[in-house]
Amino acid sequence: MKPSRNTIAKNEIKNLIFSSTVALSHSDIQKSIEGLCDRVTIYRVLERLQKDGTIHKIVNIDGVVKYAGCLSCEIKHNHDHIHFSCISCKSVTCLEGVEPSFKLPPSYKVSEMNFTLSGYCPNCN
Amino acid sequence: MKPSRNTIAKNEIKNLIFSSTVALSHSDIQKSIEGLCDRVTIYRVLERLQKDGTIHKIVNIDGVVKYAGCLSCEIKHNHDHIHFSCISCKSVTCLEGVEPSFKLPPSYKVSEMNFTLSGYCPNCN
DNA sequence: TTACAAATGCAACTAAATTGCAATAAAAAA
DNA sequence: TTTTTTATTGCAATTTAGTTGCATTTGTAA
Repeated sequence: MKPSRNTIAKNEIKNLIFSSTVALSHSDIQKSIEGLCDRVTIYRVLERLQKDGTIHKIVNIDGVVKYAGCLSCEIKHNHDHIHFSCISCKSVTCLEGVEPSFKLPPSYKVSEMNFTLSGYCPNCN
Repeated sequence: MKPSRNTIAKNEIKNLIFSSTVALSHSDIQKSIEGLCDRVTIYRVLERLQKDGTIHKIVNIDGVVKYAGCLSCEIKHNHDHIHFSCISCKSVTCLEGVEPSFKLPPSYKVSEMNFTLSGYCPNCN
């Protein structure tokens, strides 16, 4: 597959996400780039970056959708890690390297997983 | 804490959720009760049942919010089980008894967990 | 430099959820 | 039983998140 085009919006949004220690929502990004591009473009850029495998999407316990950079994905594309959602500062962080284990009845065929813990992050604890 | 009031809407919605093998969304419920009460009331009843500890809320990987009865909660209130989301029939099921294990840095304080696997359920596999 | 498809902006639209407020009804008190 | 209190409900309006169509613009490969 050919890569998506390099545009100002794409680069700016990508940089934003990668320079952040926490996952960002659409509205977080919108506030940060302040009129650089249309809201619809942000949605489309996020979709594109996701398809490229540059970022990944996280659906939080409260239903808020956030995006984070794929750090460990350069070696092996793997999103099967835990996300931590702080109920105090609302930050969502990827806990790279923390892989959960579980036993499942063999009749289920798993293709994706979403594991989010919520509580207090180190800053708010 | 005093329990919430017994109303027709509350009982009907509660029965619906408990007679279903899969988790139900707001619109699933709305279709089923067909004009028994306002859509806003459904939202409020769901919120109430959740506070009472009668049902629990599941946010699916695709962002759809669903509700399921608390079956095992009579003995010990525990929502730390896995949910399975079928990408074919869109059903969301609680896998009671399947408890995941994981290691976390001690600086995090966990209070809730949301673990959803997606793939093909036994019916669609 | 050109040509073509991808990306963008804009406006309109859909769906999900929330809020305020007056009317109604459950259940406790008289 | 009747009265009183206050939770619950309906309705209308609003907010928020996300999507779609289409004309215009802009990367980038030829």
